[in-house]
Parts: sequence; C-alpha cells; structure tokens
Amino acid sequence: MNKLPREFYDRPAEQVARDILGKYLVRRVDGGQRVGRIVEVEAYLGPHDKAAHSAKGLTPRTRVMFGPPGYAYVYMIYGLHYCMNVATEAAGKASAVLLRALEPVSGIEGRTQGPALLTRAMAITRELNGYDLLGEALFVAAGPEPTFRIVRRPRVGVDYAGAWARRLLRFYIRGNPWVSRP
DNA sequence: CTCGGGATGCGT
DNA sequence: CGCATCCCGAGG
Repeated sequence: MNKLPREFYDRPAEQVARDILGKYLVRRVDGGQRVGRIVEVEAYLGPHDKAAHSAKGLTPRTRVMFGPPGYAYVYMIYGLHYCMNVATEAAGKASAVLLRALEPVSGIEGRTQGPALLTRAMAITRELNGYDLLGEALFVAAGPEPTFRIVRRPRVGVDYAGAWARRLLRFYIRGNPWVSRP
C-alpha cells in the first residue's frame, strides 16, 4: 500500500479534505487488515472556526489538533462513540479533517456509514488519539486517479456554530451509496 | 468540586 | 423525538 507522506497533510484542511476522498484508510489490528475507501469528510479550519473543537483553545482534548500534520485526532462523543480526524497544516493551525464515511474494500464487518460507525468498524478508539499516520497500525494510502465528482454541503451537527454552520465544508463523492446522508 | 453539553446512532 | 453514557471545559 502506498502510504501518503507527511506533506499530504501539511496543507489547508479544505484542500486535504477534497484530496483525501477516494483514498484508502488502512487499519491493521489483531493480525488482520481492514481497508475502506474514504467517501465523505468534513474540514475544520482552526480556532477561528466556531464549529471546530480547537475554537476552545489548546486544551488536553484538542492538543492533537494543535500539533503537527498527519496525526490522528480521535475523541469520544456522547459518552458512547468515537470520531476520527486527521490533523492538517503546521502545528498551531489547529485544523483537521473528520472522516465521516467509508466504502468497505476488504476485511470490514459492520457499517461504515457515519463517523462513529466508521471508527467502530475499523476498531479505532481513544488509544489511537495522537497516532502518527505514517505508522503501520493506521494510515491512509493512495487510490487510483479520481474520476468522481465532489459534492459540497454544510457540515452535519454543528448548528450551534452560527454562520460557520452554513459554510460548505462537508465533502463527499457524488452518487456514492456509502455517504452517510445524501 | 459540580455541572452542562456534545462533529452520533438507534429505537420508538 | 428521546435516550444512552462519559469526558472535557467552564465556573465557583
């Protein structure tokens, strides 16, 4: 698998979000390998983005967002679920891309249509918070040349963020049946 | 220390 | 639409 280099993540979150569509998320656990094609993501731009966790500033929770690019930001939501992001841009920018849905490729059982279902199917939990995506247990690999079209929509579940909730920072592959909602 | 709420998913 | 269930961040 052709692992994406650090430089891929060292760009504005919006750009990484678009480019990561169609790439493969690879998880190696329990002696096996699970692979899914990334079909839906959201960009969180930094502390000025009221919908981003980093808008709260540098805290224990958000430290990975504030760190260097190419690391997994995994957090627990509603006391039950985990969500996974990739940190983007230089340390201090505190931007990230949330992975929202995968199209199963191999080794995956269970649903991957939604950020919390995705992490469950890929066995991604708190232990992988801060994990370097250039490692072997969790990384993103290149896919074939994209032929799909990208749809832009407002992000899901951030109504509290005022004008930022209306920004078109959710991206997904047009017509892909694994997108969490059309 | 307490307290409120959350980048969700599922069942009713 | 309500609920599960826990960590974090704010405030006293």
